[in-house]
Amino acid sequence: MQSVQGVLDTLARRWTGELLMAGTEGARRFREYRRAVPGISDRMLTLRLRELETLGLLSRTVVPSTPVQVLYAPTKHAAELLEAVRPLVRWGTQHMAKAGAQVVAPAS
Amino acid sequence: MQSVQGVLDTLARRWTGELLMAGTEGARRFREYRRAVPGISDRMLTLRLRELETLGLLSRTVVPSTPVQVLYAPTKHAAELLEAVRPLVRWGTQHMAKAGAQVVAPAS
DNA sequence: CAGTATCCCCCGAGATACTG
DNA sequence: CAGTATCTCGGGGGATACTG
Repeated sequence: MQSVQGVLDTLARRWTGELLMAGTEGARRFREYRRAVPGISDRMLTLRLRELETLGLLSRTVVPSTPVQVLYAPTKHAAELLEAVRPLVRWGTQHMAKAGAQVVAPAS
Repeated sequence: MQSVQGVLDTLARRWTGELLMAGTEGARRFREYRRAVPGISDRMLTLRLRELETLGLLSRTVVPSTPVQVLYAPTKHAAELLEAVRPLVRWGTQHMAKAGAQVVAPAS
């Protein structure tokens, strides 16, 4: 169980899950992630993207155009992680709602 | 993804995973959990056990002997949750170590 | 045995302003 | 556009002492 604590800590932190999803759903640039995740601040976005990069879940590529572009892309690891999380998502969907777990209110 | 945030938040909090494991590994009474999870304080143990009970992951039974006994038992939900976490554990075992994720140092 | 009750501290995250 | 730099606040969790 200790071996997942790191993943868990990371995934559970605010914004991380949403960012990962945003990535798989087509977000690539900084502002695309920001648009995809309503409410996140530039600071948190930067922090999370860096963390995900460090964990090997996102790749970061700087395109030296003017203005500069930075492209983020989910790695294979991220895809595998998302797969690994699936059963947990199913479990959550089936059991947590009725247990009174607070589901984050949709923005819209 | 929002549907798992609750699970994730819970599982990621300190002690929770270890307590769940302790339960499946035979811990039943308050002090058995305390022994099984080195370093946890009475306060945190109480808090976590209550949370897990609220989430429907542990049942709590008071046996009115002298002194009183309180028995905790993982529910079916907990067993299902543990199953659902498996793939994630595998993913973590395979990928996190080398990513520099801090694995909690084993007590012994 | 199985908890409560306090007090305290640190860190995660928000707000705001600024920059190459 | 894609970030940094500060400041602040709240609450999660530790330490310690006490109790039915």
